[in-house]
Amino acid sequence: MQTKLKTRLNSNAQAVLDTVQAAHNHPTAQEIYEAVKRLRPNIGLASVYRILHHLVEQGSIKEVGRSDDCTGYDGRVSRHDHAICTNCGALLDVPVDVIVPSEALEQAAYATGIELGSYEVRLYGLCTSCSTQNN
Amino acid sequence: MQTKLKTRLNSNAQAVLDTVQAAHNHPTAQEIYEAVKRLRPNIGLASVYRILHHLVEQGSIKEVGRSDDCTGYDGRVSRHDHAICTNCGALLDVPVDVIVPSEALEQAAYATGIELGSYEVRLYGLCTSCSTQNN
DNA sequence: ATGGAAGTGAGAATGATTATCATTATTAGG
DNA sequence: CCTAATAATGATAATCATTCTCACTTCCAT
Repeated sequence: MQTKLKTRLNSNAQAVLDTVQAAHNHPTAQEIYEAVKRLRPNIGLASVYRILHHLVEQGSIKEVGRSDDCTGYDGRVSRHDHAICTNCGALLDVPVDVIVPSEALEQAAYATGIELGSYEVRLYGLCTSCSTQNN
Repeated sequence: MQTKLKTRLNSNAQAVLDTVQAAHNHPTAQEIYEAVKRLRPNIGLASVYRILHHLVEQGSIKEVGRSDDCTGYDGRVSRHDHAICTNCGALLDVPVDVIVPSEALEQAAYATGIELGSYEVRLYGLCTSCSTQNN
C-alpha cells in the first residue's frame, strides 16, 4: 500500500519542491537528491522518490521524459512547449507559447476519441551547441 | 564498441522490422521479442535490442516514450501526432495531421536557438475507455 | 577451404525505480 | 506532560528494462 502524505508539506517535501522549482533544467531524481542533501543531509533517496510522486500527483510539479532512460522533473507546471535536440537529447523549455489553432486540436481530439485536456508541442532539431560543432 | 550492421537486412532484422511495421500499437522490445520468436524461435532478446537500435539509427522505425518506464517502437516514421491518456497512459496515433502555423514554429525555434528539423503535437486527456468508466 | 568481419544468443552486469520494514516523528486525546 | 495511533523516514533489498560481455556461428571474398 502507498503511503499517503498529508496535504501540508513537511520540511523534506518543502525542500524537494523548492529545489525542483529553483532548477532551470529538468533534473533527475538523483540530481534532486544530491541538491536536497545539502539542505537536509539525512534525507534518503527513497524519500525523494516518494515526495516527487506525491508532488506530481498534487500537480505541484510535472514529469518529463528524457532521452536517457531516467525521468526528469519540472517545476514549471503551466502549459509550455519543449525543444529536443536529436543529437544530444537536451530538453529545453520553449520560452514562448506555440499556438495551435483550436479547430485543429478539436478535430484531432475527435478523431482519436480523446477528451482533450491539454497539449504540448515538441520541436525536434539540433540545439545550439550540437549544430555548431560539426561532427 | 557497438556492432555495425550491414545495410542489407538479414532475416532476423527483417523479421523485427516486419513485426514493428505490422504493429498498430507501440510495442515494447519485450513484446516485439515475443512476436518475432514465433517466426525465428532462436532469436535472443539482446539481438532484438541491437536490431531495434540499428533500425532507429537507420530511420526505418522510431522510438516513442511511454508512460510506463519502457520504450515503445513505431513503424510509422512519417510525421504524425500523438494522443496520450492522462489516466491509463495509452499512447494513440492521431490519424489526422495537427497543423501548426509555420511562423509559430519558426519563432519558437528561434527563441530556443534550435535548428528545427521536425515537430510533434501531443494531446493530453482521457481516452475513450477511461472517460467512460467513471472512477 | 579459410580467414576475418559481422552477427548471434545466453547470461551477467548495470542502473533507475520501487517495495519492504523496522525505526522515528507527529498528532490528538486524555 | 503521557500515550497510543498514524504518518513519514532511511537503509537496504528487490525489480525490471536495457546494455554489456564473450565465446560461438554465419557469411562472404579471396
